[in-house]
Formats: sequence, structure tokens, C-alpha cells
Amino acid sequence: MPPRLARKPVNTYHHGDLRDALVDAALAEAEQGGPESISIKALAKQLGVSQPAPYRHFADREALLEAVTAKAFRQFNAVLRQSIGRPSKQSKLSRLAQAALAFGLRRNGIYRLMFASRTMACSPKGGELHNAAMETFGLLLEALEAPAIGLLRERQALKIWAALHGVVMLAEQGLLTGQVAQISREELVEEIVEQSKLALSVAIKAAGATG
Amino acid sequence: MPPRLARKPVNTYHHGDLRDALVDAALAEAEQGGPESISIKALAKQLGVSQPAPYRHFADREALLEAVTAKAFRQFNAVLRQSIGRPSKQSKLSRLAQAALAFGLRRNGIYRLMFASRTMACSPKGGELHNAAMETFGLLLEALEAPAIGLLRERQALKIWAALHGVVMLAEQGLLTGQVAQISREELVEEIVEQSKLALSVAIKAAGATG
DNA sequence: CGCTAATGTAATATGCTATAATTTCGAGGT
DNA sequence: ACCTCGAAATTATAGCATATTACATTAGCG
Repeated sequence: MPPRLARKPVNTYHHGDLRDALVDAALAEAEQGGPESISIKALAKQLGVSQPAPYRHFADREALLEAVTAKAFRQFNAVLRQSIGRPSKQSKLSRLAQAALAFGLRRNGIYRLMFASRTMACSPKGGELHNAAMETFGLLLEALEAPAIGLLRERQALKIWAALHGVVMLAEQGLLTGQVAQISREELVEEIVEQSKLALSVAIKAAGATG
Repeated sequence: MPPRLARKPVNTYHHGDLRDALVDAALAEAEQGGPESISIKALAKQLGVSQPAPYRHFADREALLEAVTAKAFRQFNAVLRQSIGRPSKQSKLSRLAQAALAFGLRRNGIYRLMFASRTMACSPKGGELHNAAMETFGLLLEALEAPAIGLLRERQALKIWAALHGVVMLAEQGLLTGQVAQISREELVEEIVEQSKLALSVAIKAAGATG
């Protein structure tokens, strides 16, 4: 990341470290009202600087959102990493899945910033943001403990990711209620995890039999 | 829907049927640039009326989005219904899943309006919009041909929906590429369908054995 | 002590949502 | 045929957000 200074110029001029302060404030704002509630003007006011001041640090609103999203991903990854770190009776995959679900629901504003805004889709493929997201996928792969062939493993991880993501999004939209069934989101995620393990073991056996 | 007139007042005053025209134009706009690109002002200009004219028909922007989203869901449902209607060698579920994927990718702006905007989440639970979305779920249930118990069937349908939705969303965000695996979205969806069928048959057997 | 670059401010242009007061058109009764 | 009434649209305006440009202030350094 070349454009960023290494040491932060603490206590310079009026604010000191406006850039980080903006990112943090925006993150807090997004947690409450989602990505669309992030307003440069409001942030500037909140931090006690003039409206154009943020533009010294971010080219435009989208650039700020990108930085905020990257930080959100780092937090998300930290939570996931922690979930599979400590020992437990449950499988790593189950813990990671439940942790992701909890994050997606409890910090839904941030989750939407990460996965349901245009920011990620518009960010370049090798950039900081995309890499952070790929790290998320890496953690998911790591949690998939089965001794699977790399390719099978990745395919299965992608499917799990999609299902998890879908549960969070549909739940938030109020679309996860069947006509009859009253099933909690946590149970649903658990079933997804179990079915994935089953499918993976079947696939491994099949791969072993044919090749 | 009480507030709507039954017969449309064709050729009244300047426009004739501004309400429907707004919905259609907004739908076309969303198809190109997504939900956030829908602007009351721009639509009014495009249709040759003044900026406040749309407010005669919609209380605010959100109300317009809700109507547009409802129409989008009707189109979506029509596509899905068609996919499982005509006879084919492939299973209904597979056809519906592929149709949903294709819709989500090709008409992604509309798809995001339906599933990734705040409109649905904020719409009331018994409203036109929510009902249209529930119809989508109903079609999915219908496509799940296995002779499953109602509750099992619904649970499985929810999981499939989540996974499908996740594939579309992650794909659009450019997050569906493993480090090694090069797997097409269509294949991924097919695997999801197959794994779901497998899981459902296993669950049915288990349910039959225990009760 | 004054130069320079970094940082912030003031002023301004543009675009959007939304409301208020006003005008235009058409329908239907008399 | 005329008049009134209500729906639909118009002009005018307020308020807020993004973003740009030109100007001011401060710290750090030679």
C-alpha cells in the first residue's frame, strides 16, 4: 500500500489522525444504520472538522467505504479465526459457521457493508479489500478439516460459504420463515454444516474409487 | 390493494398512466445500474413530466422501490414457474435452480433490488411484496419433488434457497473463485442441487426409521 | 526565522428528495 | 351547453448530501 504514510503524524494541526478516526466513526455508523447511512458530511461534523476535510484522506465517498469495508473484513476474520482457535467439542467448521452467522446477524449493518454493497464488487481483484475477503475464504478452508483433495475441498468450501451467506441475508430480509416450519437460523446453519460434511465424505470416497 | 384505481385513466392530462410508466422505467433503470441508480428526478425527466409529479403516485422513493420490487418478484416467479413447467430430462429442482441463477446473474441489478436492498427488509410481513417473495419460496418447494414430510421439505428448501442466493451474491462480488479450483457457477449450483437431494433422502430415511 | 508540505477551512456548484401553493384538464350532474 | 369538483400535474422552493476549487493555518526543518 504505497499511498499511505507509515508513521501517523500524531497531534498535527487540529485533529491528529483524521483518516483512522473517519474509518472508525464510519464503521460505528454502519453498524447502526448500514452502509447507506455513512455520510461524509455527518462524519466530519461528528469529528469536529469541516466537510471537505475528509477529502484530504479519501478521494471520494467510495474510497472511504472501501477502507471501512477492509477494516470490517479484518474484524470479521479475527472473529472467525478466534472461533476455530480455541479447543472445543464441536467441529471447527461448526464453530466457524455459527460465529459467522452471529456476526452477520448482530453486526448486520457492517455485514451488509461487506457483502451487500457495491463496494466489494467494484474493488479491484488484487486489492487490499479483495485480499481480506480471500482470507475469509482461507479461514473457511482451514475449518474444513476433512482430509479432502484440494479441489474438492475448495468446491465444498465455496458451497458452504454461499449457503452461510444466504442464510444471513435471507434472515435479515425476513425471508427465512417457512409456512410451517419454525426453524432457528442456528439450527439451519448446523444442518448446512452437517450436510456439507456428509457430501464431502461421499465425494472423497467417490474420488478414491474412480481415481 | 385499496389505494389503486381499477381502470386506468388513459390519456388524462399530460401523461395518462404515470404510475405504471414509473414502475417500468425504474425497473429498466435498476436492470442497468442497480437499485441505487433509481432516481425520482431522472425518471420524471425521462418520462417528460416535472420532478414532483411522481409524488402524486408514490409517497416517497421507498414506496416506488417497493412497487418496483414487487413487479420484479412477479417476473422472477414467472421465470421460475416456466422453468419447472415444461417437461425435461433434468429434475425440476435443477431447472429451477439454474433458472434462478441465470436470472440473478443476467438481471443482477434487479436481483439486487429484490434481495440486497433495504426495501424488502423494511416492507411489512403480510404486504404485497412479502407475499410475492413467499411465492418464490413456494415454487422452490414445488420443485422439490421428493416425497418428503412437510417439515423436512421446508427445511431443505430453505437451505437450498440460501445456497442459491449465496452463489448469486458471492459471484457478483467476485468472491466465488477459489485459489485453485476453477468451477463454473452453473456447476456449483448443480452440485448444491445434488447434495440437497442426497441430504433429503437421507433425512427421510432417518425420519422413517425413528418415527 | 522564513520556507514548504501537510492539513484544514470557506465558498460554491451540482444533484437529489420532498413539500407547498397553484394551475390544468376531464367527468358528471343540472 | 355550463359549472363545479377532484384528480393530476406544474412552478417554486427548502433542505441535505457529494464533491471541487481556492484560500488559510500549522508543524517541522534547514
